[in-house]
Amino acid sequence: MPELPEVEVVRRGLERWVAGRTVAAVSVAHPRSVRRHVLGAVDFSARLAGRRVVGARRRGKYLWLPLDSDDAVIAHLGMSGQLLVRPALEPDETHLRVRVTFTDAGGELRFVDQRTFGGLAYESGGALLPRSLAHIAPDPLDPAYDAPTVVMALRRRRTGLKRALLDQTLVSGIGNIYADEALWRAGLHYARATDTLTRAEALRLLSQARAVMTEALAAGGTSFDALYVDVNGRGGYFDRSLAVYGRAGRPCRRCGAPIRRDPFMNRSSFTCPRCQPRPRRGRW
DNA sequence: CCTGCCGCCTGCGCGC
DNA sequence: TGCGCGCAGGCGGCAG
Repeated sequence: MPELPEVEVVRRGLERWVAGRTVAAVSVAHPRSVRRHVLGAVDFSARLAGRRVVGARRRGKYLWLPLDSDDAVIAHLGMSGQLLVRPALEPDETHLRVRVTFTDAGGELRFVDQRTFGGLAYESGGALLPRSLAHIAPDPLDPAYDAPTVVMALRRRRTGLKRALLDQTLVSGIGNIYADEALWRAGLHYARATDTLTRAEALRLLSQARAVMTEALAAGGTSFDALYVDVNGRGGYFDRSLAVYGRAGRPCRRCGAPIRRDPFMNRSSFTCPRCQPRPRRGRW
């Protein structure tokens, strides 16, 4: 469940339903889901057993559960990952990859991931900010986020605007949906060269990115299908408020022109051709 | 350093 | 009905 609002919905669920509980046992059904844990699945399970989860934190699209050992379990949902809190008696999901049981009578935590791009890892000393996430920039909802710093960094880049927005080392949490939505709100085209942006344009874009993700979070995130759900399996309803993403051929909510879809980095970009004219000399 | 491309996976809907 | 293709909210590693 990819982008910042959806991941934050999951974080809140973990904080409510998992924090404070002590792990009884961990079983890894698919080793690929713990591939980032270098010492392997058996070691991963052994380190986690007996530990108490003390919270649930997030930076960009990464989650981590700080533990009473001052270590942390890092989680990334990739394209199709889910973290679900389910009664132990519920049948296993088809793509159940990791199961965490607790010493109390509450539900178990399940990592379900169809495509296995996501995964879990145990990191020593990672409770505050895991070392493996040091390259991830603060996201727009983080108190450590400083827009003027990002504006400067963005304008120093020599690339296309959407590429930069998707670069998690510049600003984190933005993915394909909210990049397109922020660009539409700011009236900027995805191929605009970053080094031609004015400070005002860059600031406007970042403000719109934060605004759209804040609104999406309030709606529980964007859920086109059952893959994107909170820890209790419920989806959000921000898909109704999307202006361009997934709306090819339908009228722009601002000017009525048909939204267009362009191939972009083996995926798609959605724009309003009138509100976001392609720059004469853009950059892919 | 910085930028851009590729591969990693499974499943679904579409056209033939 | 079956099959191949394109497509899907992402990322790390590596080449140039």
